[in-house]
This record gives sequence, structure tokens and C-alpha cells, in this order.
Amino acid sequence: MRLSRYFLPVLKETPSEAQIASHRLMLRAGMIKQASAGIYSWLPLGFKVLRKLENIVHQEQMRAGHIPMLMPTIQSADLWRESGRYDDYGEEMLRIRDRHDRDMLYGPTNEELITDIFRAHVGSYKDLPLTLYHIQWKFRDEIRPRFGVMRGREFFMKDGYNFDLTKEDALHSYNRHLVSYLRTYERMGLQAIPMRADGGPIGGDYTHEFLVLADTGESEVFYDSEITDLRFGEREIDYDSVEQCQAVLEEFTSRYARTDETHDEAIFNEVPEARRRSARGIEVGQIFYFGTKYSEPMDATVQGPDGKPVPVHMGSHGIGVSRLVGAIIEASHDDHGIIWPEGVTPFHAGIVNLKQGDAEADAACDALYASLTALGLEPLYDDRDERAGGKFATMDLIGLPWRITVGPRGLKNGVVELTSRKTGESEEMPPEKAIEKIAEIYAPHHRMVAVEPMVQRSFHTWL
RNA sequence: CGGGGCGUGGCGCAGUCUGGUAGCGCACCUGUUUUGGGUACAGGGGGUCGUAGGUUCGAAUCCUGCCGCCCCGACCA
Repeated sequence: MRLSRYFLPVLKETPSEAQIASHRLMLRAGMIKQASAGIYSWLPLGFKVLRKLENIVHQEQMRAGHIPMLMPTIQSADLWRESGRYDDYGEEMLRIRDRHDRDMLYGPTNEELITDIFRAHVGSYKDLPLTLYHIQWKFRDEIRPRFGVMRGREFFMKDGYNFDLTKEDALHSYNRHLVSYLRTYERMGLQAIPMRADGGPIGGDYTHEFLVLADTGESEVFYDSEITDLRFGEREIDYDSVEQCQAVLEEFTSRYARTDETHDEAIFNEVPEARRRSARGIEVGQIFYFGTKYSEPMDATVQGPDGKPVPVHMGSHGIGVSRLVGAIIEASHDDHGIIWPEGVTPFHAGIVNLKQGDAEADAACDALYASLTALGLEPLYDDRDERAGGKFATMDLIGLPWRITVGPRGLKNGVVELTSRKTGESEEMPPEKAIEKIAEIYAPHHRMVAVEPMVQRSFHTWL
């Protein structure tokens, strides 16, 4: 993309409503614009990041054998009356009336809808196990939205639902989700720690929240510092293997890590004092196993081998995709702006032309742009007729991990400058060498994408 | 919802106390100049001062209602 043809309304000054770094930087980098309290338009740069995160979530879900679909944002009140939550949910649910005076609502979550779909089409234990998910906008009329997209009223969330014949099967689904979530967050450059949590209104005996440590987080957390050394990494895993998934769960949840809701001082004190930590965290996901809590009242059963109806065991799992944009920035920025992890950056490299209009510099930039594009990478080329300082400041603000600077002085020696946003270190090298290095840097991320999703258990395909 | 604060060009603000017909910086447009970390100069466009009503010869400014937004708290992916 050429910056002169893009829409990137960056701000030099910070709008006064923004309190925390991620909100300030998202506004300044032209990623979002507030439409009303807790509701945002996603401008091109922000939308690009949101889509990248969405794609990573899709890839990792499908890799785990989960099946994508899409449910509507607007739902009928009838199903919610059936589950009993129409009255229970309270003011947080946005209620709407259509022209025929029917009670509708903007979905805050989808347990009712998915259960309705399930009971209409699944009748046999042979159809299990099944995990369906979608990534869709939700609305919760928060009392006080704040922190930009971190606590919006409208938010983009992946929510998935597993249906299993037995509790054992459902717990394997639970473990499988834990593994897939670990992979997902790591690909986004985040360390999200699974912590024992409270079931809340969704309920459930087993539940973990995934938290990214950050001073601006809204949750208070307590953990054994050893847990921060754990990495899922590039290891291979068979998602159908009960043992393998169970082993990962044990590895990542055996050390103390809890939110304030479930914190137990007595158990915490068994952790050696030097490793005890209390901090703040941003909740970016949660997984639940809740058994037959919805399947029984809503009559979601399958016929077992003996021909008798059995209520299915269910769990649900969520990743706050729009919140993750903020969480990643909270975890990765400096005084100059955002620093995107390589896996989620909106553009792979910035090209800065220090002498726009100079035939040699223009030609060199065009060549770099074409080469990177041919490699399947997306460069952002600052071809505006602006002073160097302004170009650098913009690149720093929007946080692309790598920048190639082209100027007449370097071109005399046949070199360009490759700069890391993270370290600020620059190295001079011939243009082809710079392209090679960038291709190497992004190769692992492209490999992750290229891994085939495991064979799925149904005829559904992802288009 | 309780407590606090704020609405003045796209953004950041001054002006409000003490009424006299709107200003500064950034951004934007034109020209010249400059370009290796937010160039300099000159000229220019853009605001019914959130909104409705009231007081007054006269309201951004005083009074009343309403709307919106932000911060602290209870609640949440």
C-alpha cells in the first residue's frame, strides 16, 4: 500500500477522552473512531489488525477440528424465555422491538441459539463429538464502557460450543480448547496465562480465564512466577489425543495462578515466597465446561447406543478478538507508539523514501515495494512529499516491526537502512539483502498459516 | 445508577467569574523555501460556541430544562 493512497488519519495530539496507552495509540494511529460511548468505527488500519487476529483465531480453531459458522447478531426473545435468561440477564441485554411488536434482542452471547440449532439437527450419539464456533459482533450494554475497545459495549468475539456424549469426552474438548488457545495467543505475540476462574452467570465446574499481564488490566491476579517461563512453542500436537491434551493442561495449570475471584491465600502461601506474584491482568478469553446446564432445560439430547435420549455435555469458550487489539498494544508499545508483534502487524514493513521525487530514490523504493509484494508480504510505502522526521514519527506511531529507509546518501553506496522498531537498531545493506532478511523474519509466521487443519469430522468446510 | 468533571472549526485548548457579537497552536489549502528524526516564511478556507427555552438593547459568557461525552465506584469477553 502506498501511504499517499491509503486512509491513515494519524493525530499529533491525543484526544482528551483517552486514558490508557492502547486507547490513546489506537486513536492517534488512526485505527478507530468513537461513534458513541463504547461503540467504535474501525478505520482501515485498525480493521486490518482486527482481521488478522480473526484469521489467526480461525486457523487455530480449524486446526483443532472446530467448525466455523455464523449466527446472527439479532435474536428472538423466545429462545431466551425458554432458557430462563430473558428475565435473568437484566439491563445489560439490549432489547429491541420490531414493527410487529415482537421482542428481539442484540445477542450478548449465543448459548440459546446454538443449542436450538443443535437440537434441531443432531439426534444421534454418532454425530458427536461436535464443536461449532463463530466470530461475531456482540452487544452488552455495560454500565460504564471505558478503555476504548478494551471494554466496549459492542465487541467482536469468538464463541464456541462443544457437544459431547459424556463428561469425559467434554473434558477432552475442554483440554483441546485450552491447547488451541495457548497456540492462538502465542501466535499473536502474547503471553496469556490460563488462570483458575469463577464460572459467573454462565456457570460451570471447570473454567479457566486467559490473562495477559498488564498494569492497566482490570483483574487482580496471583500466580507462581514459574508459570511465566512456560511456552507452548512450535511443538506438534494431536488434538485427538486425550493424553497429549491432558498433558498440556497439566503443564500449564499445575502451578498456582488465579484471579481474585478464586484466590485462596492459604494455598498461595504454599508457593515459595520468592515466586509469589500479584499483578494485574487483561482477560482475553475464557473456557467453560458446564455439563447439562443448557441441554437439560432446552431438551438438547441425542439417542445413545441403547436408544434412550441422553442430554449432551456442553462447554463454551470465548476469545475477545476486538479486546485483543487493545491488549496487544498494552503489552507492546513505547513512548513513540505501537510495536506490533510480527504475527499481527498490519503491514510487514514500512518503506520510507527520504527524497520523494528523486528519480533514483523513487526507483529504488518502487523496486523494494515490488519485491516484497512478490514474496507475499505487504509493505506500506510512505511516498508522501514530507520531511523525514514526520515520516519516521508516523512509522513509529503505527508500529510496523521493520522499516527500510531509502535516501540519496545511502543510494550513493548502494545501500538502504533496515531498522527494527523494537530495538531501534539500524543496519545498512544492499536492498536485496534487506528483502532477504525480512522474508526470513516472516517465514515462521507463514509456516504456521500453511499447516493444514486436521481432518474434520463432518462435511462442513471453511470457504 | 451514586459521586465528580467537561461540551467553543478535524485534534488540543484560551475566552465564561466581571455580557459588547470568537481567538491561539496543530492539521488543512496556495505559493516560495526546505528535506538524513515532526523545516521556515507569507497568504488563505473552515466554528448558528452541544441543544431548547428564558433574562437583557445585546448572551460562548447569566438562569432553567434536556442531550452527549469523560473520570471514580458496583458489573463484565
